[in-house]
Amino acid sequence: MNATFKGDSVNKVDAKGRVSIPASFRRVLEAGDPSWTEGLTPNLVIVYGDGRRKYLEAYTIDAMNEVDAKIRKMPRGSKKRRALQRLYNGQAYPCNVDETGRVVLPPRLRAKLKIKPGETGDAYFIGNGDTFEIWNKGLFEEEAYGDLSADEDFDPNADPAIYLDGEEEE
Amino acid sequence: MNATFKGDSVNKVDAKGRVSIPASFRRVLEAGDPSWTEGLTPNLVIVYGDGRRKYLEAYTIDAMNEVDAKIRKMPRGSKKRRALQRLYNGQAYPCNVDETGRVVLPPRLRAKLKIKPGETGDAYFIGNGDTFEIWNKGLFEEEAYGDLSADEDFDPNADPAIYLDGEEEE
DNA sequence: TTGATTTCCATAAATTCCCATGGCAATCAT
DNA sequence: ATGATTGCCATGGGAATTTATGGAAATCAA
Repeated sequence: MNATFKGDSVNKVDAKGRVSIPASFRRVLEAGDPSWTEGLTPNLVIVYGDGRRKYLEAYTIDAMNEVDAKIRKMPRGSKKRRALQRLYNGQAYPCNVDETGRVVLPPRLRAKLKIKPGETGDAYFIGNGDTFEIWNKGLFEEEAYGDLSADEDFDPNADPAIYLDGEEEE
Repeated sequence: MNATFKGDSVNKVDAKGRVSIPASFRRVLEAGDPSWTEGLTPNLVIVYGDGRRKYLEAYTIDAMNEVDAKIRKMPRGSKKRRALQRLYNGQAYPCNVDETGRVVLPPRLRAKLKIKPGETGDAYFIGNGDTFEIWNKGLFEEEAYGDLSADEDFDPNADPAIYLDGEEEE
């Protein structure tokens, strides 16, 4: 098992689209980049997807290679394979952390965070195992609570820990 | 079965967020960290959660791995799984006890203990089986009595031992 | 050439590292 | 036994780094 992304934090996106990657996440990116070595800055891939996806998802190089390997095992030309390729190959932005620990998000990606070109905003970073997500801060909060409310068997106001030992699936 | 956290104590949080982990808890953390060996300092994960959670919960590496394993068994993309991942991956702080037996709590975690940045305070540690909790001292006292009273089927004034042989859970 | 994108430099605040101290408890030698 | 000794525990302080963030200058692209 690899090092994983844990923890969350809010960082500013400036008018040029620059945003600091939380320092602890940088360590994981470094560990997950085969070409990285002390003194260099790590590479990563940020998947932005289409309109349905409301957040950015960042992959280490290793994690993205795993995804690619899975895709290659699928039947060439199948609908599923095509959809996955579009998402992970087409709607993904490979980049590199700069010397000061930042990446620049092109307008396309900033739009996901609801940040207009030339303006500044807050990005909410949250670790999620072998990837991390970047959200518009307010939107994340809505998704986490409000949005889910009227669900069968899921209480958005409960402490999620109660589901740990419940029925194995929903 | 593993060694468990037993006992409680109050330690000071200094202006930098440093706080000593009770020595007996450190022994348990060491035992529960597969990568630990004599001479090293143990790792742990402190789950802080969102606003609903009023205390910090510290896990040994082993205990956290068990949690992760349970989560992985749940259907990918289910709401429960996402909620659990958010809690245990996102709202959790992996750290390491330092040479002097302390950890430093980032502002985010200090806030749970009602300690403002740059100020000092008291942290109440209490063992809880395979995890231990860290509370704001005063808040723990309130919760320990007040909170529970509203539950039928539970008498806050009774000796809890009477529940030992009752139904296994509620 | 004009707006956009990189590079490079700057800085305040937060965090880490290293060293220091008082107290209590277990050990020991007379 | 008893005062001295050793050792771990909780806690404190300062210096050295690292972070997150801002802005100016240099480079690019159409």
